[in-house]
Amino acid sequence: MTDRNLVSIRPFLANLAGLIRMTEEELTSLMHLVKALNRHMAHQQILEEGTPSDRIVVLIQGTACRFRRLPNGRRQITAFLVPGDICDYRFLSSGSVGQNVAALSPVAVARIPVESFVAASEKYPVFMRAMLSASAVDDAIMREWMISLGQRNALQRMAHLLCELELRMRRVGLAENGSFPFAATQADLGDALGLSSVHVNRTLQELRRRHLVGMSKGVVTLHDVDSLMRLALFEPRSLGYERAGRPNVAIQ
Amino acid sequence: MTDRNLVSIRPFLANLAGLIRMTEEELTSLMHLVKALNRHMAHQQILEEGTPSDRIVVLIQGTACRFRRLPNGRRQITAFLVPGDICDYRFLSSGSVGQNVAALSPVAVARIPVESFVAASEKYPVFMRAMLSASAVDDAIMREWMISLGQRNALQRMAHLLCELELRMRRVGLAENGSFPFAATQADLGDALGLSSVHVNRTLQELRRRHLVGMSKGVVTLHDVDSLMRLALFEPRSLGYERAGRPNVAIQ
DNA sequence: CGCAGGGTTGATGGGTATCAAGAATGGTGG
DNA sequence: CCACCATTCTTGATACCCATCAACCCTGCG
Repeated sequence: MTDRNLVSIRPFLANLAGLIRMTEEELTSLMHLVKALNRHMAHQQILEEGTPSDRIVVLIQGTACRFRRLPNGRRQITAFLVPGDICDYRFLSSGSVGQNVAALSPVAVARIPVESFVAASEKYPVFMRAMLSASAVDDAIMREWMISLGQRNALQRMAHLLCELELRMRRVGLAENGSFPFAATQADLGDALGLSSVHVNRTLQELRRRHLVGMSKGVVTLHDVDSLMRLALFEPRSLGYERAGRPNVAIQ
Repeated sequence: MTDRNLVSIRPFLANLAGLIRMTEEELTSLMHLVKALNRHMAHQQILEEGTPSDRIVVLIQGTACRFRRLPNGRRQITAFLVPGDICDYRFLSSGSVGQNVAALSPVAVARIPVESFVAASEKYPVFMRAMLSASAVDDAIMREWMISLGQRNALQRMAHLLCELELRMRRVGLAENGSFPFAATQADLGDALGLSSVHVNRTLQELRRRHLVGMSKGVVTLHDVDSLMRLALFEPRSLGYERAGRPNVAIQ
């Protein structure tokens, strides 16, 4: 299952192979686990919390988010998903979906049966190790969001998010010169950063005024990554990518 | 290794067994994996991010927290740990510690060699499944903190935290009638909830004024859990305990 | 007794939310 | 191709939640 309708699962392979080195054979085998490619329109929900599921769902193309709604109607976006990301890791411990996932742009998602992934991991233990590493990175990013929400002001939060996204997009080969596609509205950004959409607007204006960031038509451009990182108190190591690459003694 | 110095690892067993049903034999075997009990004084750091490690560290007694420091000196507490909690799950994917953990009161921690845990999981797959479920619960709690930081005001955050702690303590048999030991200062609570210690103080006063909560000498008492839950927008299911109990098709 | 850490209180200001309205933008059907 | 509509973005005014600063109090403890 490769490149059907001109969609490539390469970001997914790049994501996992970026965490744990894999041989050509392993990469090929991993590729063949992908059983279907689905498309969703923007605003469509891809996964629903609590639903039974026997698949691993991977975002391949477009932008998506995880979110949760409160009884009072407010929404918190708990993660942005970029191509290569696993939508939900609950399959590691349960047969049901752990959180809501929605498309923010038209997206393509790949599906891998959990059963066949587990089976393949018997032959290639590197698969499960890579998956657990990816899950650990996911955790680290989540923790960094908590820190943003708790300790950074609006400008720093926005700057940090953009630095994070640029790094993640670059890892899967989708960012060039600090420029990458990203399809969240200012309201979405607000729900992610714990800000009102009005204040998101003013924050972005300030970043533009300082010649740090440009945003138009779903493409983000970081003009001065260094200054942005300093402003954001961004520490690339905190996303946990490099540590994840180390040999893993835990699960063989 | 049981009850040395009158310390029981029961909370740990209760925690895992509460996620996945285990037989007596399995529980006994799990108990015997614990190789050492250490004590730490309040304010002492138990784990340091990035350090190599080949152990699973479990809090057995007392209160601890995970935290991260920003370059500007601010600190975000990313989790409170109660007896039975695994301090850090990074061992699942890496040979190093994923985050800082510090004692908030005098604590006792148990140590399990990763190697022996993995070996035992070969014989009792339920161990690894329980560990992954525990990790998933940990994630769910983290997500709920993000939602608090992003969408709830000070009063709701505090109320939500207390509901969460009561539930977790009750699960391991350490809460009675809404009352449980908990040893964070108001400054600690502030660093967890993204509030200043001054505002934590005023928030607690308000909760006392409404006859919802009492706090003294390291013991928290929830006088009216229902009202508190309503105020907090607390949804017990969101912590992911019940779902984690389902039979797991993923890792056998 | 004196000290340090933690809790409490008041005053002031700032960072963001909220409300309201208008301006762009983009997609859709005639 | 244009008119229209919904969505998104933008701007201004106002209010409030909470941070910060600065004392002071209380308690436990060496």
